[in-house]
Amino acid sequence: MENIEIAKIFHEIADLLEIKNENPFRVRSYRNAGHVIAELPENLKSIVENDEPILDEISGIGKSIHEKIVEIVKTGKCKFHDELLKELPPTILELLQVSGIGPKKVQLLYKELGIQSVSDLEKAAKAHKIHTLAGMGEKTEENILKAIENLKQSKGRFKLGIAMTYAVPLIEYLKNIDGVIHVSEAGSLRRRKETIGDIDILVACKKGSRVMDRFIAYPEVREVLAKGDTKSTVILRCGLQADVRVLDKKSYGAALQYFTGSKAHNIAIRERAKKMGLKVSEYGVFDEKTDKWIAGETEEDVYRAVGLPWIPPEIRENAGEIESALNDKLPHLIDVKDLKGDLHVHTTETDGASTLDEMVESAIKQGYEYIAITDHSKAVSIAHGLDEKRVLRQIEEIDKLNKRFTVYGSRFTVLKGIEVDIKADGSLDLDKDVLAKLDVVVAAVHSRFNMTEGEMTARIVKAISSGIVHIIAHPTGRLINERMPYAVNMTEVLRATKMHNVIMELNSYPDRLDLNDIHCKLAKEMGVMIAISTDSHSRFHLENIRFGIYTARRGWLEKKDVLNTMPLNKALKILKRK
DNA sequence: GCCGTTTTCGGCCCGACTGTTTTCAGTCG
Repeated sequence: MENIEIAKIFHEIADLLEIKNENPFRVRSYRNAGHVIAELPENLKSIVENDEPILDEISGIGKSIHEKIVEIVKTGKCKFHDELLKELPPTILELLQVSGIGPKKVQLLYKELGIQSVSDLEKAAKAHKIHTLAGMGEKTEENILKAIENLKQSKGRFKLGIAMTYAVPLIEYLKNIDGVIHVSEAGSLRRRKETIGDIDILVACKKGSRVMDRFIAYPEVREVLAKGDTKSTVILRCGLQADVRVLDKKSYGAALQYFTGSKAHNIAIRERAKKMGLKVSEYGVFDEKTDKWIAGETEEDVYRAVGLPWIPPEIRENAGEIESALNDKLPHLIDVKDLKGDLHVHTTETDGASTLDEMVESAIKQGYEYIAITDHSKAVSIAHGLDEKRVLRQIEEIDKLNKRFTVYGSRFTVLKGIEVDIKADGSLDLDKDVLAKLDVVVAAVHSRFNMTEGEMTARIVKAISSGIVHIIAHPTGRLINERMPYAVNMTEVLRATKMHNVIMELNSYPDRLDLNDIHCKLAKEMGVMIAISTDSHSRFHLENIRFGIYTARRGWLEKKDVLNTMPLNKALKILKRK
């Protein structure tokens, strides 16, 4: 049972209670608990099983929810949740995903028309049964059908990498409109979450600028959902929704703070402001009594007004950042400029699309001091993985290449490496004698993903304790929106890496981002070092490093937590500590 | 249901927009 599954139960309880028209603050408590649990770096199952006292210290988890967490961990179920589901069919929750439908309408639709699912709703709307209900009209019916259509097409959230390829040119387009002063992304895009629901963009402009007219005329716009003076919403051809808000220069910072979120972070900020006799909205910080405007032009001003330093967007999740800010303990988050090399790339020798020379050339262009060539081992036959003989040949080739660099006085170094397979029994796919000749041994699971948690954990821990592995690559094997992570006890794996001085990879490939942000935070807390690598299969993939950096920042990582921020000598020293 | 530098009881974040309405509930971010 992972935290995310426990969180889901509390979110469902919140939704169900809301549909039942329960006390909204009770609803909020469950929703908040779900959020807190999803953001928690420590594994709840381990906490409960080891009877650790952490649970009592977490804000937002009181007696009742504490008991339910214990119940869920011990029995896999929650009685209260089950009872709610007896009263309301489970499919009813999917109705909330239809834009414009909230708990009140779900309740009405269920009670009056017996609607239990999105397909029920679609049928009823097409049969014109909806507008007969109180508070619903023709327009509502139309909008429901439109919203269902959009829901079908967007199929949930977009990966950050994809969202960015659409957002960046749109932002550029907006910047070039007459009268525009500032343009910035906001929302989860600015917080660099691994998936994005929609693109939020803020614009500050001079009076009379025709930003909105130009926005909806953007060639990629498929449909205009709403157009006003301050807020417009469109659907792009790729299916992504984009919102643009236009603001005064004076409230730009407040709006940026507000629309960047997260919601939980903003609530915490506003609660804090309230205690100080202030009110925070997207228009600024105000004195609650006199309504006098105090700040809002920049984000720094807003945070300063509530007695805080500026907090980087990536960690605005109400997961301890406000407390850290208050104690002057905000992390100095890692930056892409801090990196000195890449420790996981492939070449045409296995399944890469670029040659060794091309990879090296691109790494030099990227400003790196070193790169580790880590092709697959023979078990990955589909990638034409290397056997011992071919590894030895590649070592020779790299030695020659490095000599050439020395001759030309370059300080660049190519490290000899491998991405060796961790076989089902936890043994490694190549002879130890050969592996010992390499600078960097990266180990990874590429097969038998369906093992039990116990088996998979033992498999990876065995590789960690082999004494020859430096880095564990993409430690959970997940592909965002495509493949769930395999079952593995991350706390136990991290404990083993700490004990054996093994490094965990943060794989920057935008489909992977593995470790994820929360695991990065846990690794940091446990004192485990991270390597941020691209797993490049082409020279163009080296640029993906920025996605790794985004995730690292979301995981509170600093320069000192990351192996490949170190100059070669220091990095090698750490690798040789084995 | 949670929480406490006013409080262990009585609060709990803020504003815009939409569609339905004659003053507002519901939804959204």
